Amino acid sequence: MQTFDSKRETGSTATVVTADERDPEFEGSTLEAVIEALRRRICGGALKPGTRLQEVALAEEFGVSRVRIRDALLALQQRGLVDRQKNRSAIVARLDLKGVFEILELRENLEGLCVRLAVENRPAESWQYLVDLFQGPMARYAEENNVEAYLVEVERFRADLTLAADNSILNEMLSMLRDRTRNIVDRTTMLPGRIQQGVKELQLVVAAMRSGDGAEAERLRRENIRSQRAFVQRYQNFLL
Amino acid sequence: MQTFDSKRETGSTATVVTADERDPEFEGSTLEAVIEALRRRICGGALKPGTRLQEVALAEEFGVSRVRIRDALLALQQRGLVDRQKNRSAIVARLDLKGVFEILELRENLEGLCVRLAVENRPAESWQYLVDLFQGPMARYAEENNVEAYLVEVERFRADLTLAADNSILNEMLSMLRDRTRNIVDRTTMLPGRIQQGVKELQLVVAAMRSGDGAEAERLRRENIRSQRAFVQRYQNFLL
DNA sequence: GTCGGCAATATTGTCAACAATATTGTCCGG
DNA sequence: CCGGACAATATTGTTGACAATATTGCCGAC
Repeated sequence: MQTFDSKRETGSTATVVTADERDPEFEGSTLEAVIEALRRRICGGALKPGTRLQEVALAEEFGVSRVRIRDALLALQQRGLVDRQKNRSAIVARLDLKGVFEILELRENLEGLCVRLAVENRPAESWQYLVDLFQGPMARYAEENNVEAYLVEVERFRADLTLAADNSILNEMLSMLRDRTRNIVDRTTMLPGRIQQGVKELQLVVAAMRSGDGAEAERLRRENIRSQRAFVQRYQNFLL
Repeated sequence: MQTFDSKRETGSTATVVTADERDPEFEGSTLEAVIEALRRRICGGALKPGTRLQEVALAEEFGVSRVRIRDALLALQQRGLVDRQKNRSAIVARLDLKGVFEILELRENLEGLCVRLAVENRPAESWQYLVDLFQGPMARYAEENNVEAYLVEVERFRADLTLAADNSILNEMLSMLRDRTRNIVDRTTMLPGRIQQGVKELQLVVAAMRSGDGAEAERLRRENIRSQRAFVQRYQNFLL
């Protein structure tokens, strides 16, 4: 059983802000820090799609000026995480089913490319730790349905791949795509049987990596994403 | 403490800007319009990489406030077209050879995906006009080395494909990637033999599209991009 | 003459007040 | 009781002035 850490539920209206609610951590923070903080909240599910993001409330909460919040919201809009209209509060972007499939279609390609590039850039032996990881701890997590630990390791797995792929723009795009579907994909992992199948598929991927077969690793990774998509399709009512 | 004399020209702000260099076209334009205008200038080569983009100068030129320029520059930074550092002027982003290859690697995948999705979404007969285009006018442009007309048509070809692919996020990403390499890729077309080879390759692509073979069209389009990359590699000293 | 420091200038970053607009609440007639 | 017009409030958009910082030009020591 897994519980996402239930942060303070700001709910719909946190208009009246007393000094207690100010988060001193971001006092006078840089723009990037604010962007990153908001990004985390949105991707982590603390701010649900449709939530109004009011500039003054956020400004007081973060202890920064309103313009900085405005800039952050603009950046997040470019990133696709929030929607903005003139003279209306920004809201956390909603993602319909078509959007999810569009992103998964892209991720199928790009995650595949990512793993192939990683294999091409590193000696095959260097992937042994992933074989061990997926046959040891990860298999155990799957048995125990330990979704949280599984997700943490998968995240590191992906981070290692993007690092090895050594393509900053691919990196950036994958980061964006993952952000926009993180909620849904993470919940997919909790579906019955998904985590076990996921581990099985990724075991094949890392095996191909270990043997230095980039093309095969790419094919298997794409298959892995397609399998994810099948789960989303099947359980769409539950996920959205 | 300064006195506010009550000038309430709400409709028309009587700014004391010399009218010489102002471009009245953008007077009071929306943020998106400013972003688009700057984007065009950068992609079109009017603003070369490394050019300083000073906020006040741009603000006066476009006849908009400085904050709007700031917002536009922030958006273009997210898009990868400009670089910004704290307390320094934004500059048009420089792209090194590695960056070009990174982008071409991505484009190889995504343009391929794009053409495959387009084929899957439309009846094969609907592509007849492309067969005609590439065997008629485009072949002529190649013979005459009419690079300009060729580029215009290729641009429309790409626009049609992205429209048919019907994946807004893919659209957005391809648009971004094309923007960042437009200068270099356009110049590639002028290299000896490139335009003829390009037409030949694209003739094969549209033939596959016309026969409804999405997978083959994808493969051929990827080959086409790889061929572009080979030209860039070969003539890198001239191009950069 | 050249280099390093120092003042002068130019440019971006920040802030608070104000304007424009949307949202909410209220009142009245049906 | 309901709906629509209208006022009150809340929220975003814009402006200009000011502060912080980088760049440039200058001067003197060596």
